[in-house]
Formats: sequence, C-alpha cells, structure tokens
Amino acid sequence: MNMDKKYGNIAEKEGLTPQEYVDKMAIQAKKLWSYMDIKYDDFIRTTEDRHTRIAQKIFDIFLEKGDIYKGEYEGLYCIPCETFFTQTQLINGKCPDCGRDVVKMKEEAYFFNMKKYADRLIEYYDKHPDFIKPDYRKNEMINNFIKPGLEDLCVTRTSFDWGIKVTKDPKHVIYVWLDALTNYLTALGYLSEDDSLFKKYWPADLQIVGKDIARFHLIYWPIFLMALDLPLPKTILVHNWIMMKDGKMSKSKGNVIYPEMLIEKYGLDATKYFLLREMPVSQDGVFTPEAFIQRYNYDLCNDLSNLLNRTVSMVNKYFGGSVPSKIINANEVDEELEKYTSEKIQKFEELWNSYEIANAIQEIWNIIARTNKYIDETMPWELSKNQENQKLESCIYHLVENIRKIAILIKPFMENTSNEILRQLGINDEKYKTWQSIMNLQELKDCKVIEKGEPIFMRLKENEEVEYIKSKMNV
RNA sequence: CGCGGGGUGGAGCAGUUGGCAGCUCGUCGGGCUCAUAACCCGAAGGUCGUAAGUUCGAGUCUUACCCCCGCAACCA
Repeated sequence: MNMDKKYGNIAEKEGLTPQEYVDKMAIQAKKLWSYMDIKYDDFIRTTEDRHTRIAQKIFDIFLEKGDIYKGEYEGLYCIPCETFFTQTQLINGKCPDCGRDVVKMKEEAYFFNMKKYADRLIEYYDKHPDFIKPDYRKNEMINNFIKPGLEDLCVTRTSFDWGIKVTKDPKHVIYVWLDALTNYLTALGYLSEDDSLFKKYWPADLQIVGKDIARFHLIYWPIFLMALDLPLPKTILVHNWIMMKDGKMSKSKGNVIYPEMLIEKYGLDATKYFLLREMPVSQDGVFTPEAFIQRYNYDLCNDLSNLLNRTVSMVNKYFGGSVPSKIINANEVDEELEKYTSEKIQKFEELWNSYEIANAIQEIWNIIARTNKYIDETMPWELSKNQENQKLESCIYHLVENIRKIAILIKPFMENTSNEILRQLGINDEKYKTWQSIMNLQELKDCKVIEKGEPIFMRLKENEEVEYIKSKMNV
C-alpha cells in the first residue's frame, strides 16, 4: 500500500498540513480494508522514514550511474495553484482546479533517462509472456508510448517542498513515480540494515494494479528495477474498473455506490461475491442495483443456500441427522456427479491460477447447479419410499460431500459463508476442510448435521431492494 | 489523425487451433415435493455490425467501411 503523494494543495483547502491530510486518508484506507476483511502483512506509507531514506539512496544511485540527469521541465503552469498541468488535464484550456489561465513555465528539474532502457524493456516483454496480464495491455504500452519514442521522465520539482528532498540538491523534491514505485522495495527493507524480507520475497509473484496506473507499472517500474539490476515481478496484473450503467461513478452524476453500504445491508460475502463474479479481468464490470439483487437471489439464495437447506433437511428426515458413510460401489448417477465435480474443480483451479476469477467462480456455480439437478435425478424421496436404502445412503452422502467441496471452493472470497455451511453440515474435523481434501471423496466419519437448517441467504424482494440501493446512490 | 477494447436470439454475456450457434435472466409449457412460489425438464426466439474475399465449409481468417467505449505521457 502506498498513498502519500502530493496532496498539498487539497490539504490547504481543508486547513490541514499535508501530513495531517495524508494521515486522514491513510486511516480511511485502512478502515475500508478492515471492513472488507482484507488482510495484509504490511502497510507502507511513503512518508515513513524507512521509505524516505532509501528513496533518497536510490535517487543517488541513479544519479551516480548517470541514469538521472539535470535538465529543464517545461509545462503549463497555474501560478495561483502553483501546479503544472498537462494539456489533457486542462478544462477548456484553463486550470482544472481554479479555472484561471495557465502559462508556459520552465523550471530546473531532474530527469530519468527512460530512452536508454526502451529496447531492453521491449525485449523483456517478448521473452516473458506472463509478465503482463491481460495480454493486450502490452501492445497498448508498446504502440502508444514506447514505439513512438519513450520520453524521459521528470522525477523532481522545485515548486513546492512537501515530499522527499534530493540529498545533494535539497531545493528539489522527488516527484512522483520514482518515489511512489520504489515503495514496493523499501517496504521489504531493500538497501536497509535488515533486508532479510527483501531477500526472501523479491521478486514478487504478482502485482495487481488498476488500469489508470498501468503505464507507470508496466513501463517506468520495470525500468527502475532494471536500472537497479533487480529482477522484475513475475506478473503484473492490470485490472479494470467497476462502472455504472451511465459510465464512471461520479458524485455529480449521483451514481456513486459505496461498498460499505452494500456490506452493511447485504453482508460482506454477498458484496465480495458480486464484485468478483461481475468483474471480468480484462474488461470493465458494470454495477446495477438490479444485477446485484438478482445475483443475490438467484445465485446465493436459490442455488447455494437452498441446496444446503434441502440437503440438511433430508439428512435429518432420512437418517436422523447422521451423514451416511461413503459407498464404495457407487451407481452410474453418482459416478457421473463425481466425475463432473472433479472436472469442474480442475477447471476452477486453472482459471483461478491464471487470475480469471469471475470465470473460476462460475465453475463453482456450475457444480452447485449440477448438484441441485442430482437431487432431481436421484429423487431421494422415492428411494426412501421404496426402501432402496443403499442408493439413498449413497445419494445423501454424495450431496453432503459435494456441498462440503463447494464450501471449501468459496472460502477464499466468502469465508463466513464457507464456515457456516461446514458448521451446518457438522463438519468439524480440520482434515475435511483443506483444499487437498476436495480432490477425493472423504469418509466424513461421525458428521451430524444441525437439527434444523438455517437459510444462509434469504430471498429479497427485488423492487424494494433496488429502490433502497438507488436511494443510497444519490447521497 | 493514432492506439486499444467492443458490436452474437428481448436484456447481459461465452465462443480455445475455422466444421452442425452456447450460457444466465426474461417469456411459454411441463415435472417434482427434500427445499425459499424454490429446484428439475422441454419449447419459442439469432441470416453472429455492414460489404466483399479466402475455403468443401467462417461468429471464428483477409480487406474496406459504420457505430459505441476507453487511452493519448510525466496526473495516487
């Protein structure tokens, strides 16, 4: 996590010092993570001493190597705001903050020699097809930025002093990507007295970034690493955005949806489920209140929750709550279910490992649908009536076993629900809760389901809830 | 102007190396009763943006064009 950047101007407006302002932002970010139950080992801020010291060191290394040189930065400048803007940032040719005219200005600045590394970067892309995901981002970078001629990156400013100073030239402040990106290294203690974490974990297996900062992570970041003679992360995954039907969320459009509100009303698991399920990696996902409630009702209530509920009920009705033991000679219907399930688990694993999360989750729901269908195929109530006990035992066993697998599959993103399902099934033994355990049929010794199934998700009235969500979007 | 993504039954989307056009929701009809008016089965509905080409055969390859959405540089 990194977030402390140039909030100086915004801070002033709120009557805060820049440090106070970013402190406030950091608290908000941590709050959201904790609300989402997202755990992390470390949370670094670029205002921390462990970062600033090393960032300065890295700057000096580049300076000595000749990768950083002193030049002049020319840009469009708003004098009252004391800020440079790019052509595209301007609104009707005026300052986007205060609306006044901007002027061409020059200032002394340090530049990083990106050109020097352009060829090496392209070569690296070619030799490491897994480096950038999804694939098309690579072409985007090459065609738009590298091939037309990579420009050197301005890495310092003199127009303000909030930030990390250049050791040998303290009127310059390191700005912005050199400072920001290197936090991935400083967080691990790179170049510090204790770099054991760095030695242990670098290079990273995966870095996930939003598409808005793809360029910086796919071009500048690898080049900085090359300049430091460090290995690159194995994969950088660029994810897209959640959009609203009428485009980007914005307060002025009144279409902003806050995750806190959804979590509060519909629970953490439902919220995470929706976001992951509706969010293709390589395309923007769309949020609509209708889709949210429909997913909740169809996928979570009708398919998942109801499957558990009807199964628990049958274990009680036919076996007094005790899960039958594994049957060795399963019949054809059972075998088909087993085969289907293991194929889908394999598929899930493939997709999950290639970060196609939405598609992977879909495979789980295929198993859920197939298990619901299995009940209709076997008709346990008929088996009971006709006293076909062995078939009935096998059927109920297979049902419980499949739901157990489903619970473990959803655990990474629906932990509470997963635990609740296992609790209702009476699966307490840790050995039946591992990822490895879903590769085979388990005996499920001494499992006793709870006496009365409790729905884990209750059907919602679509109209009412859609109205509710909409009313919260205009706040 | 350039680059990228997308245009597939009413809606939202899948379609790996070209070979009888699939999924979810909706609609219509049926089944079942373990469960939440749930669950299961079946049917209707598409000349796969337009035009031309390659091929025995193209949603899938080639070319041209039209429409929608992003990105265009030092801005977390």
